[in-house]
Amino acid sequence: MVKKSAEKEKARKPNMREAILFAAEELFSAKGFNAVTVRDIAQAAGANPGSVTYHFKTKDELLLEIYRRHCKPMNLRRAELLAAAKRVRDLQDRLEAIVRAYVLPAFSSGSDLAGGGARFTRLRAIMSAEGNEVTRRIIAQTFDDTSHAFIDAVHDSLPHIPRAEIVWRSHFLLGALYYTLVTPERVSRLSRGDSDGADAGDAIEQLVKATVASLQAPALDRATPSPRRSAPPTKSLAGDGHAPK
Amino acid sequence: MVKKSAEKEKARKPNMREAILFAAEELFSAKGFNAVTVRDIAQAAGANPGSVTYHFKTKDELLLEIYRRHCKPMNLRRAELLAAAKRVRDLQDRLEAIVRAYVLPAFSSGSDLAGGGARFTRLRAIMSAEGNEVTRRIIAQTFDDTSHAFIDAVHDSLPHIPRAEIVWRSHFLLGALYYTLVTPERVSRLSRGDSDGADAGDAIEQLVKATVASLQAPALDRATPSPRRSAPPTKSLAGDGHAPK
DNA sequence: ATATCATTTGTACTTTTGTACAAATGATAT
DNA sequence: ATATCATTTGTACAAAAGTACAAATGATAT
Repeated sequence: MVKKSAEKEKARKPNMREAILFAAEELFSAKGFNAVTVRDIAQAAGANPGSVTYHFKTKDELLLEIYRRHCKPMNLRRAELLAAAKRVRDLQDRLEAIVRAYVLPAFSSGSDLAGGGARFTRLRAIMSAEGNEVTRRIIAQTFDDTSHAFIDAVHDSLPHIPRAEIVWRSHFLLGALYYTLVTPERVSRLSRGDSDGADAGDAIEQLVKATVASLQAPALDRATPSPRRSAPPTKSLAGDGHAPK
Repeated sequence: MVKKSAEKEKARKPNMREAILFAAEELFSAKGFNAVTVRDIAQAAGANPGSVTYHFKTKDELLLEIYRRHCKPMNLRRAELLAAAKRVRDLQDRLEAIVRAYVLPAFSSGSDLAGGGARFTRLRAIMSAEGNEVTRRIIAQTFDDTSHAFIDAVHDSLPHIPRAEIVWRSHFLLGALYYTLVTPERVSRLSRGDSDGADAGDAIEQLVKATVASLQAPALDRATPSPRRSAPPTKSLAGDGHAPK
């Protein structure tokens, strides 16, 4: 092994494989999977359609590779932030930190290219909307652990809310997050220019604030007829048994 | 007179145009626009592909026709409910009624077939995610008025919150609504069976509750026009970069 | 019944799609 | 240089797409 040859190898070519991955991610996250052709991707990457087949046998495999690229780093980042958030003493601050730990990596994963986190999250949003069969499995497999960790952390901060309600509200958070990344211009339009929906900083702050408030809302709790009763909610709802499917 | 035979014939082939519309709506709202072929639609409707071309010149036109079907009734329903909500005296109740007026028609429009409202809303969610050019215009044209009316009504109930922030939170509501209709099974999965994400009644109640709470959250507070500061101490983590007011 | 109209059917045409594959190209090691 | 390997290119092909259109069918009015 010669060092120089290794260095040369790095600078040797602009790495077409990466260019294709990047172009595919951009196109998929903008137009969905079915609306983008292999030829579109090749052209955007400055490559030949045959090169796409060479590096990633099929279009499905290309999509999967994009997911493999992003899932682990994003979840790692979330786990780090969540661990830090759990150590926050003040309960209110802790809840906000937990939510932020969930939201922040979705907008910008540190390791990747500029805007990589937001782009990948938008991709997930679109794939989830399209009901893409290829990604549904990997999404559930990769992100459910993270989601459970997040939900449990919130539940620890708000033990009086049944876990199922926290699930609902976390679900709403993810939906809001997705929609903001998919249609930011709607915010700009409806606010008549007072807000920029594409401003990630603003979006994060607004999302965190709104989500913390929604999480803190009293439980729905249909079992109790009187709203002024401050009795603890029924424990049976938050059972820890796992239901077989 | 051959009324009898005519009736029998009609009962056998009850308006193919409607059947095609229904099949198309179902398929589009399940798999998106690009993943569904004209042949898929024809087969689901028990029709010949040529019949689709006959009734709706193109695939785009078919999609547009679906929108024309639903937009007006749904917005009418929303306007009715909103007008009624505005007359509620109690401020807290009024806010909840307003949110409910926005959410309810999205789950079930009264005039249509069973589940028609939810199906059409899911369709809008997917089209919005796919960035469908055909529907983008009609969506903005048809729903922006309703959205503005809703936002203004909320703003009247919460005058101390800047309108732009209400826009953000309404946007989150719509995102949460969309996502719940698109991926209800995720709620069931993460709640380990304690909740059924596909239960429209539960979804509505959870969504209304969470949204009311998020709307009532104190303003994020950049250069705010309202000098009132009786809210709990706000976090200064949020870096306020710009004030375009 | 016959004529007239609306609808349905069958088929075919033109593009576009994903993917395969042989040849061309370029780099590295010997 | 020559051989070996990885990559890129060009092309082709079978399948699937949207849509057009003539013929067949069915219903209604006269």
